Amino acid sequence: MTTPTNQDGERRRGRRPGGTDTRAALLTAAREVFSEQGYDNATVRAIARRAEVDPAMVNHWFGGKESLFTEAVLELPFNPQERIAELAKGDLDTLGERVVRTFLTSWDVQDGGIFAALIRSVASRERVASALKEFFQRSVFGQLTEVADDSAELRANLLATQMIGLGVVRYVARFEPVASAGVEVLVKAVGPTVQRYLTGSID
Amino acid sequence: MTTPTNQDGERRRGRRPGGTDTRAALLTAAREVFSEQGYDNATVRAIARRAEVDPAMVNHWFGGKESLFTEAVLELPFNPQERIAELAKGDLDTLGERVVRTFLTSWDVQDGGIFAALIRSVASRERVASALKEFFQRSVFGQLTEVADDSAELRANLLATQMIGLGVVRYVARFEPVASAGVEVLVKAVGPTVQRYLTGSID
DNA sequence: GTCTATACAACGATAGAC
DNA sequence: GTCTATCGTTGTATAGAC
Repeated sequence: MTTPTNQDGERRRGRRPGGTDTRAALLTAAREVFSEQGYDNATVRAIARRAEVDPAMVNHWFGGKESLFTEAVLELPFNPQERIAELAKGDLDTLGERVVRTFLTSWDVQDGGIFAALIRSVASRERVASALKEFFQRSVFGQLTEVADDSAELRANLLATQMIGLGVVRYVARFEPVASAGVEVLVKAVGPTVQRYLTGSID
Repeated sequence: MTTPTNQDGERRRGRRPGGTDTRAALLTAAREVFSEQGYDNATVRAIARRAEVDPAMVNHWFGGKESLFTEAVLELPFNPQERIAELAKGDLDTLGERVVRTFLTSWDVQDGGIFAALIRSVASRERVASALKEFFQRSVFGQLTEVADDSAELRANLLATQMIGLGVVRYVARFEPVASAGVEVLVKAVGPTVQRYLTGSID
């Protein structure tokens, strides 16, 4: 790596002077751009331009567009991408049960309040709603069906219907007995549905 | 006793003098009491007392508490109870598909806006939200599983997860392809899930 | 006279107190 | 278990509108 410093018009390479917080600047810029443009339309370059840093900084600090979105907008206590990656490692025959188990243990924290807040955002007409929807459709539900050759999008949508519905009933509407049921009871009950949506016959 | 009495202390029987609108008075009173007390806690007697009429008038004008709630609070373009009664008539082996078909054809009107509005009410902290939740848990989802001897409540909740999730994805989040899919495609895909939740093995 | 909106009593179910 | 209170609902007689 060469580190020549020319003072005439070109940006200086290498580490910026102390005192600037690139990471925080990216988070602020990301929240603005995502809420203005939605998830798909927002570009990493536009976010970097708004933060007045190099686009490569997004990868350096957050590992990519998806993770930046997760950290800046969702502010979840877990990383969806990491959990999905874990799921993809296991046996395909037990994927349905594992999806339900991971879903419940992920959202069961804070009495389901985080999921409830998310649903309220999507249900209302907030600016972030479309960004949220795009992110979940593409990067969460879509991720698990990318192996499926045909009707992958339909499978992803069907998965979404069951998981979102489960979350709404347990965390938002709080119907009993599902609201207080143990995780494994719901894994047994809902797992086969998810398994079929992901790998079974749907027509 | 807050019922109106004449000079002798007896209530006048028979048709009231012209100009009184018992039906409208009940509707107004019902909206107030349901939003204050929720669905279960609100009593027909309390609503009638508020409207200053006899409790039997609820049955005469609306056919019962459920129908009064439907007309006063939900203001739907269809009657949930009637649709459910239709479903109960048919073959138990095809109940899953028929539930999905009836659900979709009922809410597909007005581009799903009525369902979306309902979800927004439940998600927000409106006063009517708890009444809505109680009504749907007891009188809609619960109605279809009252034949099941054991775990009827769990089955009703599971049914709710799938149907609410389907509605949220199709009418609120509007994920594609489910948002634009034909009814029969979704009947084939989701019907088996509902059938299992209603009549199959869930543990 | 006919129709019907009304009032009142009573029934079966259910939940809570004791 | 028993008792009590209250619920939603039903049956029926009647008063007033037509």
